[in-house]
Amino acid sequence: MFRTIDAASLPKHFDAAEAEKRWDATWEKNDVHRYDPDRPRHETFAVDTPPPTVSGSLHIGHVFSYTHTDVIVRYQRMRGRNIFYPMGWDDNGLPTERRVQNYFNVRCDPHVPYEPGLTLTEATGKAAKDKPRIISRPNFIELCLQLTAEDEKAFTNLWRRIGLSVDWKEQYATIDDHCRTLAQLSFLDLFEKQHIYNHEAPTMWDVDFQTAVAQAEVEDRPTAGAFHDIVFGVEGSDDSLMISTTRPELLAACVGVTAHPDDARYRHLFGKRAITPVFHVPVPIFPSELADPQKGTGILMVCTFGDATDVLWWREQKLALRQIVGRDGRLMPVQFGVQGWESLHSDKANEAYAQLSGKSVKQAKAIMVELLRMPQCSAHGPECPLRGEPKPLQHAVKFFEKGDRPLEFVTTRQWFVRLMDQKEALLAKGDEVQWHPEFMRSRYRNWTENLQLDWCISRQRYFGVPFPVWYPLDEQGQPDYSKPIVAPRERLPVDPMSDTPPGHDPSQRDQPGGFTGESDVFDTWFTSSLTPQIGTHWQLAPARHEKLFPMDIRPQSHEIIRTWAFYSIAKALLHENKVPWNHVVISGWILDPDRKKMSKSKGNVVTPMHLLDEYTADGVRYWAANAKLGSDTAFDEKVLKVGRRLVTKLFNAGKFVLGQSASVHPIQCELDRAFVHTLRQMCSKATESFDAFEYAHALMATESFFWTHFTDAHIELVKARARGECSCDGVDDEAARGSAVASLRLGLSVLLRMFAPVVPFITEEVWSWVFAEETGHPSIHRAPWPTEAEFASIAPPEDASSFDVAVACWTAINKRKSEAGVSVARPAEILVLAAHPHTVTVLERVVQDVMAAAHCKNFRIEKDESLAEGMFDVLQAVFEEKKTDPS
RNA sequence: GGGCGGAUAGCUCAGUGGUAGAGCGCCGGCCUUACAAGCCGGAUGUCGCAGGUUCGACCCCUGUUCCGCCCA
Repeated sequence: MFRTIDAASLPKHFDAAEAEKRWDATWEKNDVHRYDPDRPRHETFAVDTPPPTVSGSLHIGHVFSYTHTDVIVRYQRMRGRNIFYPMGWDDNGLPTERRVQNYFNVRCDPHVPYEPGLTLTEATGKAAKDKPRIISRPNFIELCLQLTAEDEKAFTNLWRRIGLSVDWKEQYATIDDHCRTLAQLSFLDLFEKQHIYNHEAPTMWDVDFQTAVAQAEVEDRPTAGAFHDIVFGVEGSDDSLMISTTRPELLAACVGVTAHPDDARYRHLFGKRAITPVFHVPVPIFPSELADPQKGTGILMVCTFGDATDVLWWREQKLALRQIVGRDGRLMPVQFGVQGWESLHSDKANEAYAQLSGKSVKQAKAIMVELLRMPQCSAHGPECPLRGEPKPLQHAVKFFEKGDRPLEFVTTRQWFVRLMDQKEALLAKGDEVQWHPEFMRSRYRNWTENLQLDWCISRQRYFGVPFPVWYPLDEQGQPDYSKPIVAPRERLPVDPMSDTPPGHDPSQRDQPGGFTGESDVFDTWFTSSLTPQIGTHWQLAPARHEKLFPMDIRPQSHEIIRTWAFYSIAKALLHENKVPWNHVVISGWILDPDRKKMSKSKGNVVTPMHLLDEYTADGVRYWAANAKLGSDTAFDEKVLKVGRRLVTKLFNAGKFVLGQSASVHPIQCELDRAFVHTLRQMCSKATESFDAFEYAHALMATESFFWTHFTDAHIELVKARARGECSCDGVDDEAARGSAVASLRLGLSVLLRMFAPVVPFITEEVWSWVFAEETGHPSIHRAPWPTEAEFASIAPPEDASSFDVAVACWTAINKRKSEAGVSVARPAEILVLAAHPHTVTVLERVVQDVMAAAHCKNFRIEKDESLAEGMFDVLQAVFEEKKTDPS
């Protein structure tokens, strides 16, 4: 006999919340998701899980993309792969700093000493308004760790609730010792390979965060500005020229004037010197292809520094450096008349500049416009230098993506990773990776081709991974940046602000002839770009690294292709000349019903927990798995409802199928064989989809089959035979019954497994009733994915269309019943059908099942060549009177 | 300005060079010993627009409009 369950002993409704809790605990206890470090690389499937920013808010978009990964992972696990699926927490960086500063009301100063045992609590009420407490970087980091540990719990709860099949023993946080070690090792390796350098140069600078930023963190924002037409003099002549600028406040930083070489209006000026108004500084006039004759007056001033082009001209033309914007975004004090600040009238220049010094860029602009309206500021003739009124315009201005004020170019010492000489190699590595969907590859190419700058990796922040670097101090106490003292590998992770470099004594810190620590920290991407290496323990555990690298998949969203994907590819290239992973799988975004991106700032965020309560974890996962990779999806609760309905249906179908008892027989009746045949085709198609990361297609195929072929058709068609109330030709009744039950069980077993990656809880639940013991696979999630081999022993049907013909016949009868307004259970006294002769032949092999399902014992089928094959016509139907309840 | 994606039923989305699909919603019917959280049946479309290739185009090509994203 088949092993069965007592369906009556099961609850009427599936208690999803209880089951979710129970299975999560069981999976963890039984190591179902554990990585086995002893299995070889080719049996392994390694996932470079995105570490979520823990200080960010949780929303349904997290569930969406992480479910995509989990569905892929669960499928691979069932294919027998040894899954490496860690979870990381990104706690490094600005969002956490801001949260910690506000929560505890503290500020970090890397130069104050560490206070051991310092404990703080949340600053509330008055304490929140007090002056912030100044603490050391190690203390600040401790607070960051304390707070992020709390934040991680919220994420862990969510991940476990939605059943991510993560190996929870493989966890990391981007600020922990392991990640700091890896990031510093990465620095040492790149430094040794000479891919890293530090130099003092104009760098994009956020004046509020007071840190350098990299190209990847910069965004253009359309901003209102105005062209100011300003007249300059020309040295040694009565000539003049009128430049157009949107940044008159930088006039004191003007170091040149340029126009297009073909511009006839200005050609005669090249080689001469212009005289700036207000400050009366002579500056060279030179031609440049980059000057746009259509823009403004076609001739413009070059300042140190208004924008990236200024930096270019400054380098190419070896112009003077006159930095006036300070790190805080205010104009620094400068003195005209000294070397480098020559002026024809330094007293006038200094008098004017005195009004600007200490002012913000915005304030300085207003003051400068007033100065330019004064005739006495002119460098040419009696009129004021500003001609006409400023002409308003909209233009793109560069901002730090997290910043509020435009970026300035400020000359500072920064560390860089050399990338500009790696473009070709970066493109080649990008091409080695398979992108899903494929078109996302062009995002990567596009970015890489347009790369303008080496990667600035130093940040003037605190909660980050420190540079493992000190500088020797000369006898005057000045650091020699060209001879950095790099930490020895075995001492990592180090904090150069508290640790002492080899060969030195702590007392030499910041003393002439001693050393000083580098106070900068790495760009967070410098660490995040190592997530594959962090997981594989690169340089720390070579055998492990060998077994996991390159990883199989990198799941991520598309807006960080230029950062996370790009930098990861760069790191793997520079460290090992490899790709970090073979596939990148890109999830789309969740949009609100108005098709706007969900974001905290828009206030349209949907949080996940109440949805999990209402629609079950499986239901929410179903919704996520419905979306193809790469496509943005509008949030829609209707799909969640469908997911929940599927869970219920699986529960009920399982209850029914596993409640059918029969003696064990092979699948041999025509209808059963035909059913298995269609199942087999669907399974092979869905498997192909899964292999191509097209889980949504696979799900659709499985779901549609489950609903239309399995529960609505096959179960109904063989129900009677499964109860021993119907036979099939050429087989004895017990065998016919056994065949029916066997086909139902095979169908259920295969479909459960095919659904398991998407709806892991309900499938595990139903699997546990019978199949777990029967198959010897206690968890469905480690049971084998159904393959051809499983169907091989079952004879193919006599006719491939038997199943469809049976369904068509049954449907035709149901339709007539529906038209007559009678229940599908109502028996027919008379039933005459017509069909094509071939269809009649096909039907004959399955007709007993069909008529049993239709409750039609008395029927006749006529052959009609005029009907299309597979079609049925009901010529006559008389249904029995409704039975009335005798009571 | 350059690149990429999307536009299909009221909604959310599949789709293929050969008669337009699903689910939800809508309409009608049905208690049928797995499931009324269900079942049976039905209606619903200038496949963004305009050209072209083809015997045949929602699909391929060209142009175009709108939406979104990335980059300058």
